[in-house]
Amino acid sequence: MQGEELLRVTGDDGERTDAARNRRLILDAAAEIVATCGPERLTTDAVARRAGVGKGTVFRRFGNRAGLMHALADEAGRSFQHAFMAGPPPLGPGAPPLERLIAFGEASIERMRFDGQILRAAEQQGGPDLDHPTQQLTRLHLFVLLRGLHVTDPELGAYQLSAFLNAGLLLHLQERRGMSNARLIASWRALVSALAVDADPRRTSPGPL
Amino acid sequence: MQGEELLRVTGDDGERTDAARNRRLILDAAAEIVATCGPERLTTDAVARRAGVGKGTVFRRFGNRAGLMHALADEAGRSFQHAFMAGPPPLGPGAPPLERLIAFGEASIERMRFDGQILRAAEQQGGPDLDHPTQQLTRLHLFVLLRGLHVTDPELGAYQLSAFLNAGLLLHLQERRGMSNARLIASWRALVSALAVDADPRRTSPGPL
DNA sequence: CCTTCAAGCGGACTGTGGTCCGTTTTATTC
DNA sequence: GAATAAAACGGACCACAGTCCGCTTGAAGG
Repeated sequence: MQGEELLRVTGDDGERTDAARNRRLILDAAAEIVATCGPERLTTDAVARRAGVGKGTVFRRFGNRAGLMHALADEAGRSFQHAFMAGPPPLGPGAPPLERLIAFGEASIERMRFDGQILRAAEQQGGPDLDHPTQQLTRLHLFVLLRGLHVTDPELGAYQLSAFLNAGLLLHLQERRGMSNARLIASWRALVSALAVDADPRRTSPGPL
Repeated sequence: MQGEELLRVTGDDGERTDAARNRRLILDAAAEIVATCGPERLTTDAVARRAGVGKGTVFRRFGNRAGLMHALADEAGRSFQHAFMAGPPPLGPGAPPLERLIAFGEASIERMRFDGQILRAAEQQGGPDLDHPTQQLTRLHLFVLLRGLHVTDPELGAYQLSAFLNAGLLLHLQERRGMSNARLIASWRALVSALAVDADPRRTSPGPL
């Protein structure tokens, strides 16, 4: 016990077994409530009660309500994440960058039909969490693709593009403004194509890369 | 009293004199608190107390905390609004659309130094208010300029561009990521130039820039 | 002036997010 | 298996946004 304290690793992730169990209980309870009443009806009290844990436990695990929502959204989005990182082209690796960018936008837009509500709930409250791992992963993905297109400032470009793909905006356009996915996708395609063309005028559209 | 009830117009805006007086008291109190402690420290209780009115009055006037913030932000941004609608070019009318777009982005980015905090406070909480009059005005402005560039879908283009100019994102890039305004502006310029070029390839940038 | 009544007022009240801290559990070491 | 300390637990507690409703004010008609 003379320096072992720092290495008290036990579970999968340095998480105690009771902690892991409670995380799952909370996540399941939250998912159930969201499925039943929608994300905006989810209260931290209700989650704690349903999971059979104290309120403090919920906050210890997830930080705050938004954190819980993010965790939920991440579970829902895990397959999407896998699809664009390791799935078949054009979304996954193998296709040229511009095609992958277009496919990424399309997939993000169409995904809203299923995960939009939760994603929106996760991103509001204290402004979008630009530092959240999932957000960072999305931006990294966009960054790599933009760099592949020789865009001047791919880092900022990734911010610009992801700003448009946020759930609050897309859902507003789809529901409030009644815009079709086809239109949203066309506009996305125009945007990324413009960036690509501007970066290297010889390369029009997905053309021969 | 036989149908006159609908026309009970008295103040400037159909607002009773005591209501108008209280609106000013509240707005002034709020501005003072923001100046003293920053926007995140502003509580509706404190505003009401300082203004010497009841809490209900604050909510009657402004709907909610975000509404109050918006009102504050609008007051701060009135001169900016005037500048891009009726001021001298290139921000105001007179310059070609692309130059005005670039100038608009520059001004928005530089404005964050002064109004960023309040703007961010106004736009968070329930997601950005895409329906707020000020937001609509911004998008209308962008829409007209994009249409002037013969962009395919200027309406969506306006949404795309304004998504990037939101205070939460810009402040994050400036403060958290330490990005210079010069870099942000360069990226904005690249973005709108790309859209312009894509819409009409003959028109490369605004000449040799 | 007096009456009338819609608009406005205010502050007690409620619901919910988030904190705090004394107690309990868990893993490790001997 | 007992001792130990860190980690986790839980629910009372607090702060703050937003609501509700009985009371007041002020504009307009008589």
